Amino acid sequence: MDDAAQDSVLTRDKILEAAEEVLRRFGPSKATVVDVARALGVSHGSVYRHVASKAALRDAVLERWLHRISDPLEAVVRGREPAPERLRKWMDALMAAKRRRVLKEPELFATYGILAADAREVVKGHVDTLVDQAARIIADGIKSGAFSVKDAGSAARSVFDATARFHNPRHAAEWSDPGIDTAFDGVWSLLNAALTARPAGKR
Amino acid sequence: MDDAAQDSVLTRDKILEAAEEVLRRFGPSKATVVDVARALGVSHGSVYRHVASKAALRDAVLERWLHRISDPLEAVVRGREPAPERLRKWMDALMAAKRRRVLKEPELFATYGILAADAREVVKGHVDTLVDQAARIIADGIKSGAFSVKDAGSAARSVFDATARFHNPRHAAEWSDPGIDTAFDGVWSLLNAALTARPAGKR
DNA sequence: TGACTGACAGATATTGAAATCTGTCAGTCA
DNA sequence: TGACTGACAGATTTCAATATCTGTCAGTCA
Repeated sequence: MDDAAQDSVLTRDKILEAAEEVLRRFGPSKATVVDVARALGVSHGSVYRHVASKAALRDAVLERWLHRISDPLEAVVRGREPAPERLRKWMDALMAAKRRRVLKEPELFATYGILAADAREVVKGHVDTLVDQAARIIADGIKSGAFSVKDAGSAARSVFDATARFHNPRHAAEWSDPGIDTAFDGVWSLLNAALTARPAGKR
Repeated sequence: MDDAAQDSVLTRDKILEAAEEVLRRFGPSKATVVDVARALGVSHGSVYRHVASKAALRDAVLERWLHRISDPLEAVVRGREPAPERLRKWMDALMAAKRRRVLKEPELFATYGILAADAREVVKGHVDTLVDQAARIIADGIKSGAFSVKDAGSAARSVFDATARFHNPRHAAEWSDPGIDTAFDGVWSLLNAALTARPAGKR
C-alpha cells in the first residue's frame, strides 16, 4: 500500500549489504547463506528468492567492491591536465586505492582476493573497465600529440600489463617493500618514454 | 678406506636428490623428513646430521630447481647477437623455461610455488641472478650504442618488473590465455622503444 | 671415533562420526 | 496471490581422539 519506509521488504540490495557484512566478519570460508539470512532476520530460503546461488551472491558482492575502486578513477580520467600527467595521476590513484585497502583491512582484502579467484568473469570485467579508462586518457594524448603510439586500446592494455606488479592483488605482499615506489618510478619512466617517443629515424 | 663407489655413505647431495623425488611424488603438504629418510634407507635422525631443519632442506631443493632455470640462460647472455635481439631472446628463453615447467608438470610447478612462498631469501637470490643477467645484456647495448638508458642495472630491474606477468609464477594461470603472446609483444614493444629511444629533443 | 639409530616431548596432521550447509519445494499466511 | 517459511536430501565442514611428524640426544656399533 504505502511505499515508503517499508523496512520489512527484502530486497536484493539489502541482501548484498548483509552479505558484505557477514563476509567482513566471518571471512570467506566461514560466511554462509544461513548467516546472511540470520543477519536479515529471514529464513535462508527467502534469500534464494533473490539470488540464484551462493556463488552468484559472492560475485555480486565482489562486483560492488570492485566498482568502489574503479568508479572514483573516472574523475581522474575526465581531468583537465595533459594526458601524460593525467595517466600518471590515474596510475597513482589506482595504486593508492589498492594499497589503502590492503593496509587498512588486510583480512578483508584477502577475503575479496579469495572471492576473485572464483569469479574470473567479474574480474575480467573490472580489468576491462580499468583498461578502458587508461585507453581514454591515452587517446586524448594521441589527439593532442603528446603520445605517439598508434592504438590507444592496445597501448593501454600493455601499460596495464606492464604495471601489474604494482596493482595486481597477487603482488599485494610486495607493496610494503621499501623499494616499491622506486621500482614503479623505474617502470613508469620506461613506459612514459615509450609512449612519448617520437617515431624516430629507424633503429 | 677406498674412496670410490661408496654408495653407502650418506651425503647432502643424496639427501637433496631424495627430497626432490619425495616432493615430486607426495607434494609439499605430504612430504616428510621421515619419507626422505625412508627413501634413503636410513633413520630420519641421520638426515638431520646433514641438514639443519626441514625448512633448510626445502630451501636447498628449491635453490637447485631455480638454478636449473637460470643456468641455461647464461648461454643466451653470452651470445653474440646485438643486445636488443639478445635481450628479447633472453626474455623468450626465460618465459619458455617457466611455461615448459607448468605445462609439463603442473603439480610439480605448484609444489615449487609453495616452497617459494616460504623461502623469500632464496627467491630473492634467484631474481637477483636473473636481473643481473638482463643487466649484462643491457650494459652491452649501452656500450654499443643500441640502448640509450643511463643505468643498466636499474633498467634491467624495470624490464624485469614490467614483464612480471609473463614470468612470475603468481601469474602462471594466465600463461595459457590465448592472448598472452600478443600481450607480451605489446609490452615488449613499449619496453624496446623506451630502451632504444634517442634521448630526444625535450618533450 | 664418529656415522648412525631409535626413543622421546611437543607440535602438527589425519580421520570419521556428528553437525551444519546448500539449494529445493510444498505449504503457510497476510 | 505471492512473499516467505521450514523440513529435507545430499554435500561439505567441524571437532576431538588418534596417529604421525619434527628435532634432539644418549647410546650403539663398525
